[in-house]
Amino acid sequence: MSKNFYLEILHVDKNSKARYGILHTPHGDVEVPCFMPVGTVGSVKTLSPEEVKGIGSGIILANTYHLHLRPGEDIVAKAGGIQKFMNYNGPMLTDSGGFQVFSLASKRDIKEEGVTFKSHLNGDKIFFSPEKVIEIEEKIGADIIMSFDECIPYPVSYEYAKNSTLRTLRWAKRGLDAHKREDQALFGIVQGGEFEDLRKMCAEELVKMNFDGYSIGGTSIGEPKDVCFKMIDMAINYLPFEKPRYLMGVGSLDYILEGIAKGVDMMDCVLPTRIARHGTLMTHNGRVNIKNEKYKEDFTPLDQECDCYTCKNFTKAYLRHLYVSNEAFGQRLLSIHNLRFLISIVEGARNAIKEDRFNEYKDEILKKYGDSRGF
RNA sequence: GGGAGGGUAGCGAAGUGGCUAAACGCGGUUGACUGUAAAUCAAUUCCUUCGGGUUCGGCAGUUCGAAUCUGCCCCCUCCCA
Repeated sequence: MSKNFYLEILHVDKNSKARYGILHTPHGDVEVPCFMPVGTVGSVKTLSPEEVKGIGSGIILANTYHLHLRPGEDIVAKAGGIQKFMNYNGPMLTDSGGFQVFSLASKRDIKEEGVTFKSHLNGDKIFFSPEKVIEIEEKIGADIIMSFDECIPYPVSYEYAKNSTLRTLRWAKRGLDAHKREDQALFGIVQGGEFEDLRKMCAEELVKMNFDGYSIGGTSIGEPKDVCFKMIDMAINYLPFEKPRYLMGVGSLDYILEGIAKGVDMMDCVLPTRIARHGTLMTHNGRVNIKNEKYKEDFTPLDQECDCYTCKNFTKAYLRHLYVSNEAFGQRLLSIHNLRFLISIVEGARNAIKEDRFNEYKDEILKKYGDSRGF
């Protein structure tokens, strides 16, 4: 159990389960609920640490599988840990590689002992056991580290979900036993697919093990929205009030706000940065594809209501030009905007919780932006 | 003046009698993306009132059938004088 890590819950919304608080970590405090940008290989793609911080993000992610492959955890450790390595002086979290068990399904083999991956870079055989993952994460040195799990695909049979979830629980225990560093918080991950009894069982068993925080996994991997929302409930109902709750892989407005309403404290997603690089922006006027011809001579800002560097300084015509010309600067400006947009919405959510008007805030935002086009 | 090669959709470039409205690449347009194998992927790109119409430098032929074969003409590139 980490000594420098705890969640201070300062207010619970009177009309929902949304809560506002401060997550204390060895690398600083973070207001929650929060959205965490993803920096898989030790970089939020295209952005500098200063830019990421300037956008208002509290925690950023890195990935155990990817850093293990390149440059290798020993290099990161020699550099003095991930924060020093990438010159990011703030809280960080490493995902365990459990998502890669899902996303690299064609390149891995799951056994009780662990997972054998065929490196997506050069085909090397990589073996990840729960203990090995913790060892790597301790060398990487993030403030929050995740247990090794299997992110269960959707849909899957009850039998598959049950076997996988029980194994993930055994892995969680093995990881917990292997975890030595006291300055790192270790989170357990609730799996169970779409099955209520499995989610409940998984959550309860993890809670018995007493992790520093709990995350809800196996979400936003292609399942219908209502299924995802149910999965959140199925898990969160059995999680302790005082520990942080992290909803994994969620990055569109409707999912983020629903998660917050259900009492989630942390969320992460590649969506804002990835779609920005691909030319799609989240704005106060809805979804924008900046490559569209109609913006060719549009000399207005991307989003009049946005306070980001991009919107304060550049026009849609210029952003389109940069995108179409495949300029790195364009990807950076668009990433800055999407992250700032999402984080500002979450800031608004925190303020609304403090004033007991979260439901109104959520409805207002969803009515305005969360239409069928979604984010 | 002599010799050689070549003109195919916005561009480059395959195709050398029917399976060809014509491969492929680029460019253009549109869409997708949710714990990052993602500066990626997908669709579409002659016209159309969706029945069809008009194409492979031009014209005239051969043939049941031509981008593909023949004749003449126009244009481009290179070499020699």
